[in-house]
Order: sequence, then C-alpha cells, then structure tokens
Amino acid sequence: MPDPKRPHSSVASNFQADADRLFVRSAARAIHVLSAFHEADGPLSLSDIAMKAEIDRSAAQRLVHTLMTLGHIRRSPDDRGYLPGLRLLDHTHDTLRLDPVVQVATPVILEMRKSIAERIDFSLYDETRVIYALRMQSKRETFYATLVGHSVPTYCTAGGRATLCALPPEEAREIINRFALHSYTSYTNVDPDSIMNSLEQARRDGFAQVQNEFVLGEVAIGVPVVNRQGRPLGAIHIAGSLSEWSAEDFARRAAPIAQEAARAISGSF
Amino acid sequence: MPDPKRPHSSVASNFQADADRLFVRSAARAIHVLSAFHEADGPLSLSDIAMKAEIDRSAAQRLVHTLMTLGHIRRSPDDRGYLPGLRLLDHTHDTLRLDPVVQVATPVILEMRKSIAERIDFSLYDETRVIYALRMQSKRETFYATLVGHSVPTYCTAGGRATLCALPPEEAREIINRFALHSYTSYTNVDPDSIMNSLEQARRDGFAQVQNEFVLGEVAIGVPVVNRQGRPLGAIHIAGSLSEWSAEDFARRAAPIAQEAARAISGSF
DNA sequence: CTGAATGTATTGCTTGGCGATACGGCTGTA
DNA sequence: TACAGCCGTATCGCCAAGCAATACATTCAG
Repeated sequence: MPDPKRPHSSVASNFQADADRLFVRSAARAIHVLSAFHEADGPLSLSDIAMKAEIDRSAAQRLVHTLMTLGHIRRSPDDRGYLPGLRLLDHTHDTLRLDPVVQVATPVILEMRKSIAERIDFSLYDETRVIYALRMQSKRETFYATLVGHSVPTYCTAGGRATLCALPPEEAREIINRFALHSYTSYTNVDPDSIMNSLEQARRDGFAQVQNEFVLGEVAIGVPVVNRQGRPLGAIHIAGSLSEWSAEDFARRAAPIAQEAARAISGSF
Repeated sequence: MPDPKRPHSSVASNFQADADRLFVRSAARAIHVLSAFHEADGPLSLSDIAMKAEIDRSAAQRLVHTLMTLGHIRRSPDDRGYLPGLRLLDHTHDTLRLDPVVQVATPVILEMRKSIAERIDFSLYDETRVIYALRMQSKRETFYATLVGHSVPTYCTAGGRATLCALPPEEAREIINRFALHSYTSYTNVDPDSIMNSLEQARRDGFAQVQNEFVLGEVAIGVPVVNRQGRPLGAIHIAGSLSEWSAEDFARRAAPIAQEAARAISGSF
C-alpha cells in the first residue's frame, strides 16, 4: 500500500528566495535532500537525490556530504547509495516528547490497552493527513502498521475523518477538495459530498467509523482530540479485523473507550 | 588577512568550513537549529535556539523562519516559543521503513509478542548508544518507555551491552572510555573493567542482562543482531519488572526467545 | 514606569556557496 | 577486452546569497 502523498512543497528553494529575504536557500535545500527519501523505496544515489530534490548534482554532493558528517544521512549497508541517517531519530524523539498533546495523550493511551486488545493509535492532525505518533499493537500487524511517522489521508481513514468532523464543514470541504482523492481499495469513498455526509454522521455519533476504505478487511473507529476552541489536534483510533468483528459490534465495544480517552485529553488544551 | 572581528561563532560550522570545501555551513546550521531541541525541555525562544545552536540571533531568525515555512519547526500551541515541527516525523518514517535491518526485524519482533507478554524493543546501534526503533509495550509503561527515537547509553543497558559484546574487546573498551559514564541509579556500573567483565559474561551466555542499572526495578535481557562479519547492527531486548520476576527466572524465560529472533534477523546481513 | 524579554524587519558588505567541469573506479554488456 | 554509463569524489573562479549589525513594536514582570 503506497503512502499518501506527503507534502514536500518542492521548488520552494528557488522562487521563494527572491521574495523572502529571510529565507535561507541552502538550509531549505538540505531539508529537500532529506525529503527526497519520501519518494524512495530503497537507497538513493547522488543523482537520484539531485533529481528528487530538484537541485543539481553539485549541490546534492555538497549537501549530502554535509548531512553525512552530521549523521543525518548514511551510506547503505551494502555501500550502494544513501539512506536517511540515524540522527534523524533524535529529532523524532524531540518532536514527540516536546509535543504537549503527545505528553498528555501517552498515559491515557497506555491506560486504554487494559480495556481493549485491538490496535490503538494516537495520531496528530496535519490538515490533509494524520501522522501516527503513538502505536500500541495488537497481535497481528503488518509492517506499516507498526511504524511511527506513517501518515494517512484524512478523507478515508477513521482518525482522519474524526479530525475533519471537528472542523467547520466549509473548512473540512476545502481540505477534502485540496487533496487528490485516491481509491486505496474498491470501497474507498472518493465523492466529496458523500464524505461530507460521513462527517455529518460522525459528528452526530461522536466518532467516525471506516471499513475497508483504506485497508481491506479492517474496521476502525476514530475520535477527535480537540482544544478548548474545538479545533482538532489529533485523533485516537482503534482498528480491528472484520474477520473477528461486525462493524456494529466493533463500534459498540471500541467507541466508548476511545471517547472517554479523548475527553480526558481534550480538556487540557 | 585573518579577520579578528569575527565573533567566536558556531564551533561546528566554522572550523569545518575552512578545511572542507564541500561543507555547506548554512545546511549544517539548519540541522544545529533542529538539534537545539535535544537539550530542551519545553518550547524554545529564538534566543534559546541561538544559544544552543551556537549561532547569533540573526542566523537563528533566518533559519527558524526557513524551517518553519517547511514545517520542520512550529510555534508552540500557546504561542510561546518554538517546537519541532510535524514534518520531522516524515523523516522518521523514511528512516525506519528504508532501514534494511528494521525491515527484516519488524515481523520477527511482532511474532515474539505471541511468546512473551513483557516489553519487547528493537534498537539500532550507534556507537555510544542504542536508539529505540520498534517498541511493543506491555501493560505498565512510562512515558519515555513508549517513544521511538529514545536513545540510551550502551554501557549500562541490556541492549547496549549486547551490541558491545559483539565487538572486539578493544573496540568496546574504546567506546566505553569515550563515553562519560554516569550513574543513573545507585546500581549503575561505572567501572570500565567491571563493565568489560559483564561483556565477557554476556559473550559466554549469548545474552546480556542488566538489573536496576538504568531504571530501578527493571530487569532486562538483550541479544545482539549482527551482520555476517559479526559486527553489531542493533539489539533485541526484553524488559520486565523485578517485582514480578527474579533475575534468573526472567533470563530463563526471555533469553531463548530473544536469541532465536536475533538469529533469524542476523542471517540476512 | 522601566527594563528585559519576545518576535519582526531592513540594509550594505563580503565571503560562503555556487555550478561547471574533470577524474578515477566500478559494473554490466557488447 | 573495450566501451559506455553509472558511481562517488575533487577543484576552482565568480558573484549574489547569506551574513551580522541594527532598529523597532510588543509583551510581560517587577
């Protein structure tokens, strides 16, 4: 299953520079080099990086060299091409531990495990997508279902719809329209109006539910975490297998747990 | 003509730059700005960032501005200071999903859950430390015990000692000596010779065991994951509570599981 | 009210970063 | 074996991109 397109606001390097006197092109290019790996499915060569980051080979050479001395890029173990470096994980740790929402969500999510054995995730809202920040696995999981930092579209996932339904409808619509809707499965709902209806439904129920739209055989419910102004900060979601649950049973079982947890977190912001 | 009025600025930036024509100072500075958060325990102001990154306020302003437009830094929710941005988590995802070791370790670690209910982690070796990459929680966990990217010293943790014991002794000694040994608890072993003995023991047993040295009340065993040349790539560790286990029972139960898993992974490199 | 923070904005000088170019070493293949 | 086409690496002169200094509007604490 491919990732949703991660934004990487490509040519920011050049056309911003003239307008924006504070913009440091080399710094942005360094980030673009790191972001080149978003579209990678294995080690990248210098030329690959140059192409994906939209810079020339010389720049790629210099930036990769610099990032490598800082441990943010490394050579692949078999010495063919480059990979993201381990130091990047230090920034992961900072991002998570300093995030106020993650700070208060963590103990709450951990507590939820005692109530239900399915997969529980906490993800952060980022407009067209939600990003997995805390993951509690159940028994049976796949590769991508375990990785932190994985991001999924808002329009067709339980966590995403949960956050969207906490927005004013017109704003939700704007985000849906902005996103390139893509059918991940034959069940994916790609009709904006119909998605808006699901949001309306979710708003009434107090949770969003999605089956088969993003991953076949999966049923998930999501509940938004909001601040005092009601703006979404993230979502709690619980996912189970349709081979073990009916959609209704799953919602009846999982939704109250997630709702209580979300209420506990939402109070703090 | 050497220029006397140049402020003492940025250690890492300047002394490399003259020697190394390929080194892009602005790129490195951007990374230093992000790394400023390593020493933070809350949002940082521009001046904080400038100080920690060892650059002046102007540079901090420009770089923060640049990184903010790229989503790698954001304002804190209460609008006091800056925090690491969510886009950093995209790099997390790349680092993990493209790492060949993580790729093969993931299913193996997931499988381990079926055999034992304690906390299981997979971490990557980075000389003086190991970095948590995959985490499977048990029931009772703390904040830091759940975050990906958390790094712990090699010399006083089960995972760390496991990797060290896969190194030639002189190399392990060099790493231990290089590291500022610190007593995390009153049980932490900070004597290099005595640590070397533990490594010798671990080499004989085929696993490393640590109790109370890093976290009080915790017992952990670690097994190295190595490549074909026998060099450490990471470690599998299992941690339990001393209130539930004796050290011996825990080792008897957990070590074989971790060893089998490590063997399965180590074959691939 | 004052003093010290904060974040923001502008400017002229110069050096750091630029891109073109060249090179030696692999790998696969003709 | 020779060649083509990658790979990563190294060098160099030009000049605009990045720099440090400076100023300013707010906000907050005492």
